[in-house]
Amino acid sequence: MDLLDNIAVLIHDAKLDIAMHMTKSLAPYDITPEQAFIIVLLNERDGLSQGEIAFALRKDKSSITRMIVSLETKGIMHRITNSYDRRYFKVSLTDKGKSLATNVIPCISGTIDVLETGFSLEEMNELRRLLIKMRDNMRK
Amino acid sequence: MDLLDNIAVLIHDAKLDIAMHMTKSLAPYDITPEQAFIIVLLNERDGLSQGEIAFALRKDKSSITRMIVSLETKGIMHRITNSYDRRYFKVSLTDKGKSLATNVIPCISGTIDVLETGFSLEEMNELRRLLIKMRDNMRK
DNA sequence: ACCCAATAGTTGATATATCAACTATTGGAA
DNA sequence: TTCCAATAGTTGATATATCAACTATTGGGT
Repeated sequence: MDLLDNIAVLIHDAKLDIAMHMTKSLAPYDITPEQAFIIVLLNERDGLSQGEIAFALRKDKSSITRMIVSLETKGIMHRITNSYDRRYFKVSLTDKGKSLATNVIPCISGTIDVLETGFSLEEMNELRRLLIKMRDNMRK
Repeated sequence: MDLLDNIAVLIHDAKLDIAMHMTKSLAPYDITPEQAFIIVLLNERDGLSQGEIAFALRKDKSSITRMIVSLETKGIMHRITNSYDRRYFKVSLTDKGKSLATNVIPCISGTIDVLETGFSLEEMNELRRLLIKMRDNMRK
């Protein structure tokens, strides 16, 4: 087995190339892909808690804390303590954040469009199926 | 288009699950997958320069500097200035590093074995083909 | 021989990821 | 009602990634 050129490396490389593509596309708005996904999530489901954001994006709650603090500092989102349970924050986009979302969404969907260029529906379905199968192999 | 559940997210998740599997498998040896790949590379091609390692692993030379300094501190590899061109280092595994390599290699190949479980040769070839196609879409 | 552009590596700044230890708050059992 | 376990979030430590600015060294053109 080639330890330096195999399916794991290929998946790693594809992920890297996708991230780089999104990074470039988002650069004019001075945000990272990670930040963009938080913005997109809140644009769809406003008022989530940090824990819910972490769960939705499969990230550690501590990463979410730091990213949201940084986005709050930039004036993109703000946190309100939930008055029914003061352990929670409800995180929301500011007006600036909502306006940013309209710019960010085409960046993400644009990358996905390029990604899928030249793929038939059958190829997309097959790729999805095989990736889910591999992912599940890793989770067992 | 679903911005939070699409092929890019699936590739991201698969990469994450593979990394977590390798991390767990390597934990007894107190090294990370990134470190493991440097060890595997040097085990196959001893005496590479830091730039060559960076190129082979698609990493930034500054990341390689810091990782190798750390591995040198752990006594796993050492650097010798190339006497013909003193800008270069030749990086080599120490005896401890070579011995570690014999433990690390089965961890990596073990993860890949699990990853490929239940895949036919045709499925593997098709997955490879589709991932390369997507990767190339991102590189254009 | 000298100078300059190219090359190898280092360092600093910033962003993210992971894990463990921590605080604050809550709700339920005794 | 009091107390404890669970939950939400924060913080610190460590590892990696990226980019830009930096040093040291080299080799080629003049």
